[in-house]
Amino acid sequence: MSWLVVGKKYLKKDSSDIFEFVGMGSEHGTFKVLDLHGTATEHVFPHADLKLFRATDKAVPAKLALELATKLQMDVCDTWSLELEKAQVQAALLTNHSEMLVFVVARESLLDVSQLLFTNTHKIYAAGKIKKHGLKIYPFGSVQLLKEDLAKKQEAQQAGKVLLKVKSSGRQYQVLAGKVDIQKETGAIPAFFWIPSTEEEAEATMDLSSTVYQGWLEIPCLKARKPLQAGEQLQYYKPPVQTGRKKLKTTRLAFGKAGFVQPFKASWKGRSANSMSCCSTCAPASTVPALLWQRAMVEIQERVALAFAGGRHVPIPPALLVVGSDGSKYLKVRPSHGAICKLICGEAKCKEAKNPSLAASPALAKLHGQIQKALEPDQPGDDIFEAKDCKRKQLSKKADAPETVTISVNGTDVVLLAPKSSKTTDLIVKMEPQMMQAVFDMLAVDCEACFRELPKRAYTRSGKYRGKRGRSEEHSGKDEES
DNA sequence: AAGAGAGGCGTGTACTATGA
DNA sequence: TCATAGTACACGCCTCTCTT
Repeated sequence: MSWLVVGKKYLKKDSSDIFEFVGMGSEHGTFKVLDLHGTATEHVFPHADLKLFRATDKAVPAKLALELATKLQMDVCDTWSLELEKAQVQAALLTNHSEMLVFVVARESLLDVSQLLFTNTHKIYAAGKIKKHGLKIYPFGSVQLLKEDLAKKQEAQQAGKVLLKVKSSGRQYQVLAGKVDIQKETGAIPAFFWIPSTEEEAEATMDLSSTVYQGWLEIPCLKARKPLQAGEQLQYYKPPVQTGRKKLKTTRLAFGKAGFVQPFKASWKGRSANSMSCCSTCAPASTVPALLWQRAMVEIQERVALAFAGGRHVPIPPALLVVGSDGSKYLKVRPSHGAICKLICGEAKCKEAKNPSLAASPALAKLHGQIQKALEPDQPGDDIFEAKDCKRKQLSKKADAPETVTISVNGTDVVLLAPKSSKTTDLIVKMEPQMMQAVFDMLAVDCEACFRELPKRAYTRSGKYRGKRGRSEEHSGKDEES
């Protein structure tokens, strides 16, 4: 029985040819080698030489079909037209910047950066008087294509990313701030990125607008919105974004206490308040809808609250709710999240603990072990060359990974979303009462130990928190100052 | 293949708004 | 004044992508 597999490709030591195994004789092994034109030549090797062969994934040299070569020509390839556009955007941005960093209004005296005052904390102030519109600052840095995804675009805009827009294609490019090292005196100050936004209109000294470079590229621009006096910080006005909290505030002004109200129950798709209870003896893990009013327009947002082991309902933040590709709802059981700890361990225990977290739970570790095991590829066979294939399978595990994984928890089949990496600590459990019940039951055993005995991750305080006394010190053991 | 850099994610602290 | 919920952000590790 040979380890060589008929039809598979092999490399031979000291040869660049790719051999396809044809068959084994009593004294020789037979291979064939294909040339560019598909013509095969036969090669025969004695058994003693077969140890020189190793399995390979390399492709046999062959001509590409003319149609394919035509299709993949550089000048019709999408990738390269995108590359070209990116290069043009990059060039336009830097050309525009070098010409316009400090804009000179016609017949005004030249301004230069000496009329600005830069700080090591990445702020910019006027060093002298600057006239209205007498200063324009453009971004510079390397550009990167922003994915078409609309949600990402909105997210990028909310996060204050600096975006360029190609008018013809509509594609957006993010400008990444250039690097500067003040100690080493290297790089260049990315002035545009050192001008923060303010929600106080009165504090704003700059306006954010955009200009169109040579008719095809929209580039953001910050310009002085009023005459600036020495010492005034450069910052631009950005209207406040309504947060959930603020929406709630507006609502309460309009409607008084909305909270978790009765009328909603009727519209909760026919579910009763304790529909998540798995049996009469088990603790109810129920979903209770709540209302979140936005402004006075009567917009309704459904929210989820869960109860477990006779505890009170815990509102679940939207960040912990995930919807699968089939529309199924999942709960992100994030072990360090206050709401999750409160749900599983109860409010009383959480009150006793400072920063309750189940991250150190042995039961959690066990569940992760089960998930990893369930996601492992099949074990390799006897073929000595399969070890290589196995490694390749592991490497491509992420791309090939199924969306969900099912594990057995105390006899209950629990469906979870597959973790994105082996380090993911959140369990993303399908929102089915029995499944959540099984997981919660298992984790609840560790509440006491996690809150009292088991070590928590150390936290090194730095930045603006350096030197402050905090609650973490009792367990971090790292903050030795004072 | 190795290294660099950007960005995502998990964990934890600090802060703020709100209500009792 | 205190407790609570929610949000913002720091930090460190990781993955992914790009470059060399």
